[in-house]
Amino acid sequence: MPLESRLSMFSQTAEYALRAIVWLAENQKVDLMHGHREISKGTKVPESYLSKILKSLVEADLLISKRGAGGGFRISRDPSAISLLQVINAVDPLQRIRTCPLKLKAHKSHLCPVHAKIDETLAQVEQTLAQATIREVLYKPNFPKPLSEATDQPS
Amino acid sequence: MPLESRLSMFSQTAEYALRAIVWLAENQKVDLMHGHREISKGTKVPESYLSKILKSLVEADLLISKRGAGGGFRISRDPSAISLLQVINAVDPLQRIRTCPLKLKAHKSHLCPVHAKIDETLAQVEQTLAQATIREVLYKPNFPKPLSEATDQPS
DNA sequence: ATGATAATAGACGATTTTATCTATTATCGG
DNA sequence: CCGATAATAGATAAAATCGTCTATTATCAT
Repeated sequence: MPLESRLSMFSQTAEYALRAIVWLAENQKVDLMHGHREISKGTKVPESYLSKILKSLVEADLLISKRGAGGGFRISRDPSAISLLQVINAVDPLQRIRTCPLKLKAHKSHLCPVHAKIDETLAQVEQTLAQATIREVLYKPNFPKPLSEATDQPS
Repeated sequence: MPLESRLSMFSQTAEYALRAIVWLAENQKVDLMHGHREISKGTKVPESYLSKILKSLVEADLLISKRGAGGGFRISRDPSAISLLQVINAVDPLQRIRTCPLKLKAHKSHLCPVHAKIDETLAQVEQTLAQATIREVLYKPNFPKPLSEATDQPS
């Protein structure tokens, strides 16, 4: 029996960040900003925790924020110019294995086969996520609408 | 700036389990069992935590254990018949996304593109790790010896 | 049988990740 | 300028993961 288990290999924080970006991409309107409360409702991400995540996304230049009345958040550029990897890296960077986890000196320049294999897997993930854009994961015919109860099933 | 970061996408526990299995595969001798203390020394996994991990591996039938004097652990079958995925799943199962994380009813049968993409990535990882065997990550010419300070560099 | 050895089981503690709450700073409308 | 709004910053709390410790049970050698 496993000791315990995580939701997936990706952190909860990364999942939340993706939802927020996708929601903003789906709901963008010119010159309109969205408050964190509104985004929280649309994504089911806890309100206060979302604030911190949005801040990270602003710091990574994926979002623009503005304070005060009429302020809020909006996506900083076209969804086709943002990759899933960028979003994940903004909040919880995907860590490649660069040095031997056991700190063995002999493995400094060259990982042993165990860690090389694991890192190869990480590299695959990195590449897949770098190639996938937010644009791609928005609304698609015959898929459920992202983050929404509305369906779009083939008839 | 990220809030915090994990070592990699894989848990510390999974890394420890792999080290333990690999060490046992490298050091197996007929009818000789290895104590958790010895394995801990060879893998730099904390002694008491290792005990729990070894127990999980026994429960998954990847290791055989025997109590008492002369007892210890040994690998249950040939390293070519154990995949990295089996080891990881024994301690910290790789979770695919089967149902909508937001619990949206409309996404029950069909994940939305966001979660479909993430799950596609998880599926890739699952396949890569299922195809990689412990045998493959043992000693290889021109690689450092797993878990050891000894090198084997090309001359 | 008895003592030594070593895995098993489970309580407990520390650290990291996730989440909440309060105070502060910036921006807008009047 | 003044009050309302909303992001920013940071302290605090809750939960999960990682790690330690002690007691128990099984096995071997004498």
